[in-house]
Amino acid sequence: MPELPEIQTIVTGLNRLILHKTIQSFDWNWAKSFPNSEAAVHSALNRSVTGVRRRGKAVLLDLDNGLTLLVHLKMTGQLVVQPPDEESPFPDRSTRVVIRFTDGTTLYFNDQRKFGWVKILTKEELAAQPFLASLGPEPLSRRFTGDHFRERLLRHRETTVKAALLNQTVLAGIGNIYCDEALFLAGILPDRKVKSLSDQEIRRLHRSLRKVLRISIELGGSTRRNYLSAEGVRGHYLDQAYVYGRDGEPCRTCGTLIRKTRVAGRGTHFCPHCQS
DNA sequence: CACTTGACCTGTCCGC
DNA sequence: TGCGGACAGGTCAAGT
Repeated sequence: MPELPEIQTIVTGLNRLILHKTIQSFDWNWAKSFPNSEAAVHSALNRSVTGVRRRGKAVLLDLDNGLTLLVHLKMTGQLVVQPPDEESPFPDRSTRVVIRFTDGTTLYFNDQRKFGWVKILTKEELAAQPFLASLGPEPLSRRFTGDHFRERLLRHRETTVKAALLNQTVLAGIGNIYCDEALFLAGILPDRKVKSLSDQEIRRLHRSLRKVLRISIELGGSTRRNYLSAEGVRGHYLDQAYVYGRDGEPCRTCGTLIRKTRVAGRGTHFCPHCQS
């Protein structure tokens, strides 16, 4: 799923639906989706959720004894909540982990492709997760200024701007969809080398990244196939996307047909007229 | 260092 | 209708 706007939408929903609820049980049917020792599982039982956070594309559920459930949804993960006594389409064939709360609420971790996982970690283990420790800045934070972005980006002068934006150590939370969308808004071709970008283009890209992410959060994120919010609702960003998933369709700005190529090993969408 | 490829998995879609 | 191949929101390891 799930890039920054989708994860943010899930976190907002989880804070509404499972805050302060107490974990009664864990069930799982695929070990790699839930790589935790019996002792770790035991230490999380009967603990309550004190807060749900996002860092990059990761979801963090903090418990009242200092443990954290770290969740990564990778390509097809979902975190969906079934409130007590409500109908729900879950569990389904893709359900890997089921977390029941004492009030009857159920949280399902579904993941068609089984790339994602739910890890129970102590504070020390959490801090030692290499993936989290090396994450770049949050693009929507106050600290993420144009100068800050420029400095981080220029550490990768020899690579393509697409590869740099997908690199989670440059900035956190951008994936294939919002990368292509922000590059369109900034008028920059995805295969440009970072070192070829002018200061003005970098400033435009900085503004475009933040704009695209904010618009998507307002629209509940993007549902290509699997993504659902914690409430089980699809996102609608792709209904109005500039280029992602629109190859062969006319550019909304100039009418030129959107093209799809491969850059940095990923399907890449762009307008050959608006981007240069 | 930086790029590409393959691996991890399942499901869908497209062409023959 | 069936079958093979390509491809899909992400990351990591290994090779060049």
